[in-house]
Amino acid sequence: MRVSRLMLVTLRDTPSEAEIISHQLLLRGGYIRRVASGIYAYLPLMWRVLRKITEIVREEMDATGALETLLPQLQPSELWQDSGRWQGYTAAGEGIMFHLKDRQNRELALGPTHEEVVTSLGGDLIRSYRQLPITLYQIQTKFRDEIRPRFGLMRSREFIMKDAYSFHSDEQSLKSTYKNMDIGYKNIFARCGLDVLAVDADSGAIGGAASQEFMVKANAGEDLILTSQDGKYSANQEKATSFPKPPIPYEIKQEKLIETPNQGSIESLCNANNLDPSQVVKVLVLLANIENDEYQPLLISLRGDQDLNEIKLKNVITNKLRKQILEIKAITQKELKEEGLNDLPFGFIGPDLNNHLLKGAKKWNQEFLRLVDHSASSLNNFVCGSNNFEKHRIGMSWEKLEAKNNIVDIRMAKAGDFSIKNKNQLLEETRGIEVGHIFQLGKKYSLSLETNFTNKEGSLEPFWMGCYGIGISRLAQAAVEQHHDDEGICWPISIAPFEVIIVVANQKDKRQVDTGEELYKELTSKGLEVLLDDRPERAGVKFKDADLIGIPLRIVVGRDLESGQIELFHRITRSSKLLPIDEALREIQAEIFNGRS
RNA sequence: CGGGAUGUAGCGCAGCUUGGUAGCGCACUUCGUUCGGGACGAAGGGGCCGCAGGUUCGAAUCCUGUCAUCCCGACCA
Repeated sequence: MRVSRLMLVTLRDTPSEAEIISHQLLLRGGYIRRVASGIYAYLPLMWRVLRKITEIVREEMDATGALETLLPQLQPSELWQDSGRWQGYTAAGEGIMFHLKDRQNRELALGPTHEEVVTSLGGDLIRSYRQLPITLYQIQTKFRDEIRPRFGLMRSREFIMKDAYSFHSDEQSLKSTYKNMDIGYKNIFARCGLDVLAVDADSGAIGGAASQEFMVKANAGEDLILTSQDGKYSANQEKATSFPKPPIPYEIKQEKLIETPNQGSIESLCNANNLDPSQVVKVLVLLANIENDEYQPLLISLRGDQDLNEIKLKNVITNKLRKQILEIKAITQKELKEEGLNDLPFGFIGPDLNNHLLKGAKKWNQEFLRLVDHSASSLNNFVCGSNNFEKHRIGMSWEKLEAKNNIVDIRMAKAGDFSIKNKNQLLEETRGIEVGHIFQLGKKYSLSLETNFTNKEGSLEPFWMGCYGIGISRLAQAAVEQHHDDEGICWPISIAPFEVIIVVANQKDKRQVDTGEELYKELTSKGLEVLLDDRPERAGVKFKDADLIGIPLRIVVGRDLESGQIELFHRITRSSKLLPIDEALREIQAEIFNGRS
């Protein structure tokens, strides 16, 4: 390809819409353009990168025995109703699925994911255990009405994803495919030149049992990852469990009511009474908005120095109630008033807050769901609210409270905690960009969509399933986040839009031009992906652009042609050397064939 | 949705406080000089100043509304 014909438009100034470096470089390098918030055009250079990535993904998926398909993007609401996800995915304000009505008033959605479609297809097509296991995958555009699109391709509303779904006759088979996917994924990321960390993850809205995320380590990442120093434990903070630092011992065993005026926060309480936050049990009063317009008040107890992990909380409640949680928020005076209830002594509430305070609520359930985190339940003596304004109780214990039930893990693990795998190992935090996620779904969708196969015994049984995603367009940007320098992008050869760029330094020097053309022909004929910068620009401009767009190898045909030499420049190392033409050609081919992976 | 900010040429910005009918750099076109790290000179083209109302003799500028975009939080590949 000739640069003069490439519709290459590079920008010297960074568009103000871009915050993080990868987004800036992709815009400046002429890789992407924003069409609307969270919606991007992939320009020719970007499309080549995306094709490179998808080809690697395709090869590795095929190698696992998965079958490529292409499923519809428009999906009928019925399937989502059947799986029970329609309401949650289309809920006003929270729902993430674009949906619409067609001219017959049928409800449709633009697929944010394909569990429903693929599960129902699997049910139609797979009749016997003899056909199993089967894995289907597709590489396709997904649509999600993200609450807040961000950072270019990192969180966009239309994006390219590889998603795969596996069907099994038993859990053993699911686990084996899951493991193969793990290996396949690691191959994919390695071949793309990415430094990726696999971490334990929450399975979120997709549901299911075990799940693992693949994180590109980068400061711009949206996720916080906790890793033990020895590297044996790593998990997304959403999911991570840990041992908190031990509490400062609290010796007072004598129960006593103390006056605590204006001490409604842990900080003010501790300051005024010479306490450590770890000696206090704090109580959060929350409200869970559950599907079908049900509202459940929650009373959450945590050790004073610990924070609530809302995702864990949501999962705990979902499991307890076996219903979808739409939202969890704090109860405030305003909500109490709207419910026709009296105010609560916020800041002074204890774990034993009486249920009768909920009597007469209009929509809410009239009993608290009480949950106590391990960090709080393991305290012997502690301080807690008295359920009266401006008074706390010291020397309390769970026996005295008679309220120690539903002990769960709802604590936010954080850096400085100890690893659950080794109590001597501290957890450290890094940021990561999630580029892949694999799940063992189990029977969640095959049960809800009633899709079965005939097992060995001749009876019907729901499938065991797994699902496996890679954000292709996000991965491309994550690669830039990981591979760039002050001058621009430094693509790994395997996913670079072109492998080598020939820069003709002086377009008016016929000898240089002719040599450039010859090299271009020669390298192209050898199967290399070559860009020839034949623009009538000054050499400096061409060098700047070549650096910016990040082509891994550069040949400069310039002043050294006098001595029969050309310059070979490595984008990543910025090292260069002069070589006779023949030698340069040989070296370039060797390096590229070597770097293709 | 809550909090913050911004909309002026393809990109980056000034002008707005104190109303007088739009400017700078980059990019683009032509010519000349230059020619290995984003050259210089000259001459050009390109704007309903986000949109709609209002105030005014007159609005990019003041007022009201609205739309869009970005940042912080909930969502996620």
